[in-house]
Amino acid sequence: MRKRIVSAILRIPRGKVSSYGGVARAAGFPGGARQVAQVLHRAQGLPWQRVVGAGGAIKIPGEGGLEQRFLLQAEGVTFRGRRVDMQQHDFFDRPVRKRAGARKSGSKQRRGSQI
DNA sequence: ACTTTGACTTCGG
DNA sequence: TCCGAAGCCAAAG
Repeated sequence: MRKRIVSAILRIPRGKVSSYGGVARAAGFPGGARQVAQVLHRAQGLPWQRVVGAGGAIKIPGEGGLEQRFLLQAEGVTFRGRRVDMQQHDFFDRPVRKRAGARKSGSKQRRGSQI
């Protein structure tokens, strides 16, 4: 499992991110977000900064969180306030960029600058 | 084999 | 938007 999760994390390209749950699903463990967190906490040599909480929230307490924000920005990831702008950087869930009229159903996302 | 431990997620107030 | 409760599951001890 650890192996699946690790490889899923390694698949995230530079400048992209994913949520713990997203990585879990990509690894084949829906609902295994906490395991992802544990793996990240222990394993080493991983792009740990590319994994954030649901909605792009930084879940790392203390300075680690600051460092993560810094590293991600260095990779070109943009932030919307305290969260990562998932609309553009979520690798597994919403790689879908703004496509005029690409609405599946009446879900009206927000699009104005919210920063 | 049982309990604890997490860098989680989702929902309702 | 923020906070607390409940649900979640494998690895460590």
